[in-house]
Parts: sequence; C-alpha cells; structure tokens
Amino acid sequence: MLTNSRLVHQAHDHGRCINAALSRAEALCTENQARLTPTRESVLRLLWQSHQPLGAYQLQDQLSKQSGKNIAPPTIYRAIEFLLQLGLIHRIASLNAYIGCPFPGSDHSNLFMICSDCGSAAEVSHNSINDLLQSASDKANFTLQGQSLELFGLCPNCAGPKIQLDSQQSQDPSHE
Amino acid sequence: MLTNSRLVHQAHDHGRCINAALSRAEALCTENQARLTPTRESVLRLLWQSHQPLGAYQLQDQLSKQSGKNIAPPTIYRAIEFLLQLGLIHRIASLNAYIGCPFPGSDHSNLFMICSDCGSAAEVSHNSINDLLQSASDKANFTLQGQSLELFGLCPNCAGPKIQLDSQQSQDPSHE
DNA sequence: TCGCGAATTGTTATATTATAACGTAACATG
DNA sequence: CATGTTACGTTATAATATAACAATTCGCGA
Repeated sequence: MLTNSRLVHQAHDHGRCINAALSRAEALCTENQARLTPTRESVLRLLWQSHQPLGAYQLQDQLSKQSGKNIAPPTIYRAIEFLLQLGLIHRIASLNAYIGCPFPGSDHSNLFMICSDCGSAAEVSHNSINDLLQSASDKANFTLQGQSLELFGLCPNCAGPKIQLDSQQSQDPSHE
Repeated sequence: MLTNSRLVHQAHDHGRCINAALSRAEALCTENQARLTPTRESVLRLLWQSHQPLGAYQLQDQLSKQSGKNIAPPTIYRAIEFLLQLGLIHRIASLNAYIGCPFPGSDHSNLFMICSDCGSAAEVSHNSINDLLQSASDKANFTLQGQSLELFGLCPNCAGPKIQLDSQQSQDPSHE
C-alpha cells in the first residue's frame, strides 16, 4: 500500500515534500523528453504548497501575484493538462481542483481521502482495493480503464480527540 | 451485491425501469413528507429516459421543449437538489451529470461503471468494496462520511466482440 | 549561426456548469 | 380564508473550462 496520509496530517518538513516533488518531476520530464517550463514548474510548486487541492483560478490568482503580470486561464489549464498527462498531479473531480501526486510514475489507483473540514487530501493506493475493483469490473463484463475514487470525511486532525482544548497550547494547525 | 449493470447493457423493457423508479420516488416522498411536484417528476423521468447520465443543461433543454416554456437553470438545479437529497438520483462528478438511482433508500456505496464509448453508467453496490474502503479509512484514521467512486471503461456492449463489422448491418447502439 | 518546424505561451472571446437574490405563486393547515 | 411555508419564476452573475488564432521561444539540422 502506498499512501502519504501520515505525512499529510502531521507536522512535517514540507519543504522536503516540495523538493522531492520537483525532483521527481524533472526526472519524469527528462524521461519523457518533455520540458518542465517555468510556468509548469510554478504550477506544480503551487500545488505542492500545501496538501490541499487548489482550483484552476486559485492557481491563476497566485501565479499572477507571483509573476506580477496577468496570467490568463488557458495558461493555467495548459500547465495543468501537461502535469496531468505526466501523472504529476491529479484532478479531484468532486472539487474541481488539482493536487500534486506523491508517487508519480508508479502504477496506482489514485484514491483520495478528502477532509471536509480542513480540505486536505491524502492519496492512497491500496492493492486490494484495486484488485477488488478489477474483479467487480470483470464480473460486470466491464473493461476497466480508469477510475476516480474520492472519499469524504474527517482527517485525523479534524476528527481527532480534541486534546489540549483547555491548555494554552491549542492544537497547532500550522503546516510544518 | 446490488447492481443494475445487466439491465443497463441489455435490451430490456425500459418502460418498466421508469415506472419502477417513479413508484419508488412516490413512496420515498410520502415517507419523507416531501412533494413530488410536476417539475421534480419530469426531471426524474428525464433522468430515467436512458441509462446515460444527463447534464443540468440537457435537462433544461428537454424540459423546456416538453413544456413549451423556457425553464431557467435554477428550476432545474432545485429539482436536482431535491432528488439528490432524497437519494433518488446521483451526481456523477467527473461528468457534471446526473443519473437516476436504481435502488434508492437502500444504504449503498454508489459506485459507477461509466462507459467511455456509449456513455451509459451502471451502478454497483458491493459490500466487500465498502468494507475495504472502511478499513482503509480506519487504518488512516480517516472518518469516512461519503464517497464518490467512478470507474471508466467499456461496457459489455461497446467492448464486446465486434461482430458483423464487415456486414452492412453495423453495430446498433440504440437503446432497447 | 542561421533558419525552419515544432512546441509553448499570449490574448481575446466564449462555452459550460452552477448559484445568488429577490419576487410571486401554490399549498396545507388551522 | 388567513397565514406561514414551500416551491417556482426571473434576472443576473459566479465559477470552471475551452476555442481560436497570433506571437514567441526552443531545438536542431543545414
């Protein structure tokens, strides 16, 4: 089973997430003779700023701010499409939003656990789930080609036993 | 396991699908002291015209034609929301489309098998999938509350052994 | 290094999906 | 039949996504 669920919900050095993602992206681009242009890299970086999926227009806002010039939607959507094709990011259909893939290149099922409270999304790839979906498809004579699996609920942080509610040190939702 | 996958992909008396859906709808409405108004019933009926999900604006077009007067989007979305809340229909996020639920009232997982070719969508509820998703959630300390599970691929009809490809009678994609 | 074709980005306009806000009509109930 | 509630009509607009075409940049062979 592949998952980044622990990482997503715990304090961690998020800079390493970003760096790792960028390294993987460079490698994958080289491998596929594709170019990780500045725009594409910026979008990927923005999607890795947090473990929460971002919408295209959020990306547009942020990229416009960063660059100082107005970036039009097509630019964003082109970068998104490029990153999607390489498997570097995923689209979360129920949210119309996009998120970095923690294990691009590996064949996996992209199942997401999306927190309705904080909006974080952890990705899980679970062989037995894949197998079961495959066998359910087989039974129905359905030729499985792709999937979109999204679970909604509360992440450990948001559901957790609200500890230290009375202490001065309340839960620290900060990232990292 | 609950599923309508056989029905969806085979010739059948579709009028019975529609009638059954409407009966269930009436029952559920009575049970919930809700009103199946003409607009709501029309939308439900339209969603049961085929086993292919329809978008809100397709519903709008068809309802406008049927009624002779222009129906505005909010009317459609209100009917959709009503039917969604009662569990009479589902939203398929990846398609921005809606489809009638073949087994409303029963607790189920709404997993869809969507044909990329003909657009039909069969619903499957599979206990072992639910259980597995639940246990995966548990492992990740994720409090599961809802889900959106969509499989893409080819339905039996569209994947099937392309018979008569060379004869004059090409494949007939008609419904029923 | 020049120039050419391909890939990328810029720009404008518009399609598609969904909702806000507010007024009007129908209903159900005492 | 008066009243509160529920549903619908209407207008405008938000949010998401793409089409079409021009301009630019890049890689690479001549």
